Amino acid sequence: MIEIDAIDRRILAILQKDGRITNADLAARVNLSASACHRRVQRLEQDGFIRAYTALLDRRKLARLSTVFVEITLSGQATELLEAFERGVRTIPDLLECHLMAGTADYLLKLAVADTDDFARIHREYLTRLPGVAQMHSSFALRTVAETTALSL
Amino acid sequence: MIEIDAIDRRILAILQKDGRITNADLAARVNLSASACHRRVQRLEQDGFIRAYTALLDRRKLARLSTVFVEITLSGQATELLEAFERGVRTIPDLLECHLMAGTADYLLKLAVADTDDFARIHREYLTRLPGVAQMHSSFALRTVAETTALSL
DNA sequence: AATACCACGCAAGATTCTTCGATCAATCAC
DNA sequence: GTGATTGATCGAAGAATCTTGCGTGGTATT
Repeated sequence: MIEIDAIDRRILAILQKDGRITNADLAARVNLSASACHRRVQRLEQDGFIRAYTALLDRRKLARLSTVFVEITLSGQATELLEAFERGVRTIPDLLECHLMAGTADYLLKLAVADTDDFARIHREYLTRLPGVAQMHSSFALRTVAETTALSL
Repeated sequence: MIEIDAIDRRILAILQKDGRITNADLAARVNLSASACHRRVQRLEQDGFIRAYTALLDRRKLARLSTVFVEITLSGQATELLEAFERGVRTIPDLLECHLMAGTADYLLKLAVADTDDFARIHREYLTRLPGVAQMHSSFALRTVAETTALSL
């Protein structure tokens, strides 16, 4: 595994918060020249530490105010069943996350929906059509207390 | 609420995937001149549609391979209790999300941890010290099937 | 039909990126 | 100790990009 030092971690921490900071400003904040800083960022990108640069949109402005978590138990654990289920899951347009959970053969899905009606539509059009589902349990988030994509460094 | 048109949605969709695309390339992909495109992006930023630009890091490279969901039931529902709990939650360094869930007074936490030992440490140092906790139930994600920050547009 | 209003494209000045060679410090072999 | 090697740094300059002013065209409103 490629090692990174304290300066690299500072660079990553800053880019996690502001992915569009200019190289000159980033260099100043980590006390490096622009060229040295630029080289480090390039290396971090090439080595795969930086997976992507993204714009995070405001869900309120785009009418996706509610977050719903859906726990799903499959009717079996055969590989084909899981694969078919996962293929289906990936086609859900408003899916944010899907995790295979330990313990029982449970999946946890996270969706961004506009409101309860919107969730009802997604439930009807997508969730009920997923193959191999034995049980499904949905939970609405009332309020998001904390939400970040930044890892602690 | 400020309205956006189809071109704005295309711009947002592209920026969600590549937050560092050059304005010239973005303009070409939405069939606009660079200046017109730049003006739209500026407007989308000022109007708050774009909340932030971020770099998404590779959790594998940074030894945060596991995702853990923690369901927490509080011992009561008094406002002070919730506020104290939420203040405490926000200090957990590896916390990715915290949602107040509908139904019972339950919180759902999502954490990025290195492994079970790391989670044990976080559990000991942070989770057990959260005020007002009546019950706690942790679930490990075995595998992440899908994970995106991009909303469907 | 006249007017106002946007959004557009073009172009140019300002900013920023990106790469080059030279320099410096640390490490290692001898 | 001394010289060589490695790796990272810096400054500078050319290339790329951003950003803004201005004139134009299309559309809606009166």
